[in-house]
Amino acid sequence: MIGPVKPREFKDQAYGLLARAGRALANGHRLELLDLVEQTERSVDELASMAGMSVANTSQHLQVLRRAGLVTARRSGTHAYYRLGSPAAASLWRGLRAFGEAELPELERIIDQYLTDRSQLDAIDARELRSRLERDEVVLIDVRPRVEYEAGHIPGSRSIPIDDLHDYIDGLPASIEIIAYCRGRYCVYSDDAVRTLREHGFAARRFEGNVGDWNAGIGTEGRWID
Amino acid sequence: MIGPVKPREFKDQAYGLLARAGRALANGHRLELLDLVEQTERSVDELASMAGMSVANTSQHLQVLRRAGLVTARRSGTHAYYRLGSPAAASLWRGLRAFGEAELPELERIIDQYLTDRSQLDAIDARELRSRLERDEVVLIDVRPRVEYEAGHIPGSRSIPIDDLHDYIDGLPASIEIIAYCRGRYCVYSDDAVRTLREHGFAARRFEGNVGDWNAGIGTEGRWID
DNA sequence: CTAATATTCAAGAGAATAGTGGAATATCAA
DNA sequence: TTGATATTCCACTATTCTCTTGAATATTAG
Repeated sequence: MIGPVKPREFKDQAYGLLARAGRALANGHRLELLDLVEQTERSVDELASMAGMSVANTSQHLQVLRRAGLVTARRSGTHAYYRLGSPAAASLWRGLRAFGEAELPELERIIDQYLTDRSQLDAIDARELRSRLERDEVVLIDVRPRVEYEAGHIPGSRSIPIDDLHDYIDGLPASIEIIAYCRGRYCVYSDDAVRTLREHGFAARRFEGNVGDWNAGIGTEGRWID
Repeated sequence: MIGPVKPREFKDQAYGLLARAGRALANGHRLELLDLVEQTERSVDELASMAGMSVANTSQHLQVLRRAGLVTARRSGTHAYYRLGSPAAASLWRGLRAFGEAELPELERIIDQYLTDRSQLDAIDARELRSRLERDEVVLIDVRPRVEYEAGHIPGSRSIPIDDLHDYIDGLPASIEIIAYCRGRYCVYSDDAVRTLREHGFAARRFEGNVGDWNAGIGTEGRWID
């Protein structure tokens, strides 16, 4: 009925291995690092300064993530560049985030407290955005830094980094709605963009998802990003 | 540009909260408990004996899972019944499992080592099963204990608990293929069923997914959800 | 070669976690 | 009430994790 290994032993090994992956998700700093490398690959000191921690500590956490298979590293010269390891890793991270937003009311409270007036900048959901994009009823702008756009973006979007928004603002259409997106829910770039655009008389809304969410949603229909 | 809370503070809080959920996934026993309550709700001592650990320890781990929002508890008389907490929790757990199977070669090795001759009992994938079920080309049997079937099963499946297989075997059709499924990849009920059925001259195969995978995978393709 | 930069490694203090055994609590039955 | 059962709480030890500091390694520039 059963193989050469005792059932209990087998289960302990199998679940223990999965738990090693779980343990990698058990630290806030590591989750922040995951979020940062989800957008584009980054060097250790870049990540360290973005996450506000020491380089040594950052390196250690990155290696925990690497051993767990969640990120991969590439060396180039004196730099080591880390990025998300695989589609499965991206999916797992999105799953954890989705779980938090669905099941942890405290998280919602913290986000709302931080983004005080976000509710005014009403968001467009993925489905509506998709259908209106297809009919060219909206302009979608990606307000993240240029490098992140180049590492992957929502098809049909145009790169307008938040810092350069003023340079581009005259070229935007006043007649149709402008949708801004950035790194996701915890990122405020698109909030700032919408606020600025509205001050200049544009009709603007946010899309709360990011590239990964968009692809994950589109994957079930068999289409992929360019 | 930013609310009343400092960005770093906000991020530490938000990621820290998510990490609390991650920490709940950082222990093999807890993952095994998650797997057990995924099928149907169970009492503490049931879970303790199934997972081979003390009642006190089981209770403690269950409470970690409960505080993390991954399981919910219901009290009835002297018993406390635990089950998976929400669709988001189920999705997260499936995501972790999928990640492990995709990215941890060691896990694959352990599973293969345990289930020595599983490869002979070639599995049917979800897509094929779905289409052949629609055309009534197969009979799908659920070989888990009856209570788990009653708590939820794949539509169109018939409950034949592995222990009662011999009583039912004469009533099964010899002309079309029989597909057996159970709790998922780590469960051997369906292996045993297929082996027994083949010994009796039936054409039989396993389906490696479980109810949750099936429900989550509706509309998508492949073995597991994405 | 040496100097400078980027990253990793190693060791140690302090905090958190896991598991055990026993006590405490709650419900039910007699 | 008393006793039986199921679960949770508590205290304790062993283990693991986190973060800091400082040294070690590797690559590039001069």
